[in-house]
Amino acid sequence: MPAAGRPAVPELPEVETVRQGLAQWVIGRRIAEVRVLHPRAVRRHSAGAANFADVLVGTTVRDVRRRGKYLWLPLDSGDAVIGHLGMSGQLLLQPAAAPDETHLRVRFRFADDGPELRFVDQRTFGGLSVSAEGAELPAEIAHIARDPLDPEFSDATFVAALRRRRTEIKRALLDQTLLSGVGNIYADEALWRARLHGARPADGLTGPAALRLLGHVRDVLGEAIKEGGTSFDALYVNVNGESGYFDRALNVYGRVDQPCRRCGAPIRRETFMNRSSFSCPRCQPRPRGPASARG
DNA sequence: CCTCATTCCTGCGGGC
DNA sequence: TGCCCGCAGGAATGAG
Repeated sequence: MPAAGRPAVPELPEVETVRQGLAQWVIGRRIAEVRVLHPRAVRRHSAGAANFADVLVGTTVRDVRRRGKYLWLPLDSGDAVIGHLGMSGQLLLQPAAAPDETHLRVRFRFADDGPELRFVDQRTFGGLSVSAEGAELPAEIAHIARDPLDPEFSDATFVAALRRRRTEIKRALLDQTLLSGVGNIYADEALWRARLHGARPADGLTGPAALRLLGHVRDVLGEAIKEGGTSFDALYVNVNGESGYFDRALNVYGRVDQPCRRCGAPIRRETFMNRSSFSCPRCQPRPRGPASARG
């Protein structure tokens, strides 16, 4: 279960589930009207909210793609809509008659009788923008690495890059330029499986240890996507982010003071990078000595 | 280039 | 009862 019953933060598995749902419902549809209800939702679109709407009206959605936690929708105009859900974003398909959500930020109406697309985001960490000539891979997200489930992801390149990093392994796992799709929750879960404390120096990992860690990251992401796919028929389930944000089978995240499922030791919570990290004090001992002693 | 702290935002819950 | 504060956290940004 998500920690303390809070809504789940979308990580790669959730974004992939949204991508699949969107693909079913928006490909081939022509955009007839775009309303930006909160300018912050399109703050990354430097030409402004009015331009955002103008360049989209009349275009037809050709595809729905994903890189890490970013989505983009190539259009027949050659542009693409880029989206990130941030902490609390949802992309919903709703009948036009459905009442506006409290945190509705952008509405797309189509030139047909089908449901409208709504971007809803309470905390507005997420957002939408339009990329010119961005059908293949928009320049705005070209710095995002492939995720470990991408067929073109290179294990050897990742392992080499990870072991060159002069930082802690959890920080490296969260770096979307090294590999994408891992957030705080799945980083903790993968580290627990690998029996590694997140504060271990990345350049202290052996090649095989780094490869094992990558394998656990891949397993965690893959299992979550598979689980999301099980409740995946209905429009609402996928795209509405209600049931679509499947319960995660979490071993450490949010489980402070509860027994480790491997050894029974109470899970600890530590503050790291201004956020919480959860780990098992017995399975994942802290590295000895200060990081500054490395060298 | 590399690393890392800061910043954005809102709702919730605990403490007093 | 109500106010205040901490917390949740992805990723752009700029400092060093």
